[in-house]
Amino acid sequence: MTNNDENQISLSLKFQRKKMSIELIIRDQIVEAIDKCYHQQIDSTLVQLQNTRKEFEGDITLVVFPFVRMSKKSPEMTAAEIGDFLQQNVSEVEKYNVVKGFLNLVISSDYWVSVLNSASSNSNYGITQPTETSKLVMVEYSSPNTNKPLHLGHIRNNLLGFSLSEILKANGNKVVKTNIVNDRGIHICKSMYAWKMWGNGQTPESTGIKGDHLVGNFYVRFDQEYKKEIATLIEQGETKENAEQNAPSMLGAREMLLKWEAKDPEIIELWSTMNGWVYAGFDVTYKELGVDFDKIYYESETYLYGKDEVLRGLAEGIFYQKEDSSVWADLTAEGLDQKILLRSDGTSVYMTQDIGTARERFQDYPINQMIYVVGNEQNYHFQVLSILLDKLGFEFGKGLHHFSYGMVELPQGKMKSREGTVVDADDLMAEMIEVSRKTSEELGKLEGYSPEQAAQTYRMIALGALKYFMLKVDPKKNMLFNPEESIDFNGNTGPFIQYTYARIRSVLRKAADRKIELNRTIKITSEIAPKELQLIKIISQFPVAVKEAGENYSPALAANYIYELVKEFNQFYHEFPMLIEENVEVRNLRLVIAESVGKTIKTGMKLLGIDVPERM
RNA sequence: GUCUCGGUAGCUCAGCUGGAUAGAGCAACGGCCUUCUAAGCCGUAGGUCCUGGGUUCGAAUCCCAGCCGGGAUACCA
Repeated sequence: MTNNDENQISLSLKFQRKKMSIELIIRDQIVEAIDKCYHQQIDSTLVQLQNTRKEFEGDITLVVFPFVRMSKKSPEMTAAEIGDFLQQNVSEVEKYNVVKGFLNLVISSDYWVSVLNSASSNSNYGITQPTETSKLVMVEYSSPNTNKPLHLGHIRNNLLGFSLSEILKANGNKVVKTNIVNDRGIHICKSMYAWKMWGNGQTPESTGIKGDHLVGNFYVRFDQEYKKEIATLIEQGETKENAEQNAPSMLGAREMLLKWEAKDPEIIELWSTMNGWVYAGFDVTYKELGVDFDKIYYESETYLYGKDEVLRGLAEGIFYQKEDSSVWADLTAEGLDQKILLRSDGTSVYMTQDIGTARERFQDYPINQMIYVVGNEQNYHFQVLSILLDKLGFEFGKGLHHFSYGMVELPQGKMKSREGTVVDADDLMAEMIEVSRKTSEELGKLEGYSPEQAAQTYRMIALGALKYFMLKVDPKKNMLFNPEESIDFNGNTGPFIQYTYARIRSVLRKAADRKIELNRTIKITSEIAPKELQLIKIISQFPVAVKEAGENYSPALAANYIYELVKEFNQFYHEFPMLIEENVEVRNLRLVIAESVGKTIKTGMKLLGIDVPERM
């Protein structure tokens, strides 16, 4: 090794140390300290660091109880010894104090100022850009049926899928957002049948009804007529089961499905017409929600590939056939049951389609990871899918991830499209925009805005409220939506965060008006207030928050972080004047903090798919 | 029946890879707009962290059992 090489290495080590967060440095040094003081080699996972609680002095706290065994001294003594070591060996550690078994470390202001400087000068603070060699992640979300409009449950799905994609991108992944449209099957034929029987040739144009809603109306109509027919048949002495199987509308829908599979021109024509109406409707809803896709798959195309794969599996002895010629997978070895893959009449089931879609996707893209954003009612389905793909020899089978999220429930229970007990996506968004508009007009803060600008702001706030409401709760938990109590615009809400952003922008505009130039390479000579330090600390944790949101697939973690930051800023805003502050150095510090908070809010909210307004 | 997820303030939720006195918002009550946006800030009140055991110096957090609720469970998607 040449001298030059050694220099290179030590340079890069130095650079790394500088870039390392203070927690990592301290963690390393604690391992050193244990070695030096107590001659024990410990794993760094034993080092429990946490943020110092507000009521104590300090920034970072070490829990020393795990080391008492090694030191054979009291917790207080042990803490003091480690504290001494850190103070001597880590320049950022200014002083320390010990409370019972807790070692509170005070980090120097210089360190926090350097953090602020790097955050404020970095235009992509907290974000890791993908590179050529980054992992390619495909995220499937939305996945609607084309027989009814989107409802609140779909909204949760879409927002989670979109936000998850943004979070993965921010963690340096390449992301392909995809949608599998469930555009075929008996449920689609039900609305087609109802339209043909009772539609009188209605179209979205003739009725003025949005296409997906029009088709959805016929899906509901089908169910109503079907139930009437069953009742009549039972009155005539049929058994319930027979009645359900032989009701005229069910027979009609089944016949349509058979004709569809046989590519009957008239049925195909009706199918594509009605699906066209639905797609036009979905496009409007997606656009309003602000979600999009890079690639759309259609079940009507992929289910045949799935069938091929199942038949191949049968030929290769992976699956087996019963006497009625239905095809099955035996998963008892995996602790599961038998699973049907092709019905006795040879038609395919839900699972078949997902096998075909998976194959297509991995042929189309060099996917490193596949994530399915689908409700937790399908946990079993994805467990099975993973095993089946693996059995079929697709090495990606084992690695697929089911992003399983909870249901949105109403006070009276689960939403059911057929029974009309749903909160419609379009209606809900429209209502919220209306609330937003009224509030905004009452407050009169958008004077001087053109009607278009104002309308855009109402939308931004309404969608901010809706999205934040859905995303702030842990994805895997069921959540309750009470239509009686409309979604809040005060407190821990999207508008509260947006408002804080608008406040910051307003201050910065006024600073610019007053010809105040921001100096983003701060050098501090006087003392920094605890509140100011606290804000810098929270800003410094943004990259960690982004990382954790990515690792845990949790938009909620991002939302919680932003809320914490914003709450802290509003307290600061209330107590600390910025523009009026006479000390130029202090004024500059505060303005740079405000600007960095604003930037962090904007970046953070973007991870949730939420825009922030300049004024509100 | 089996598997699985959940149960924290009146309501909606954080906290859960064990750590200091369990936190927010809403609702209730009381303050703060002549000063950078009151969609804000400050305060009061509100708790059997479902129950019972166990592990531990330490349990809302981990383990076991039970109770309650959601979901899945061989030809709906």
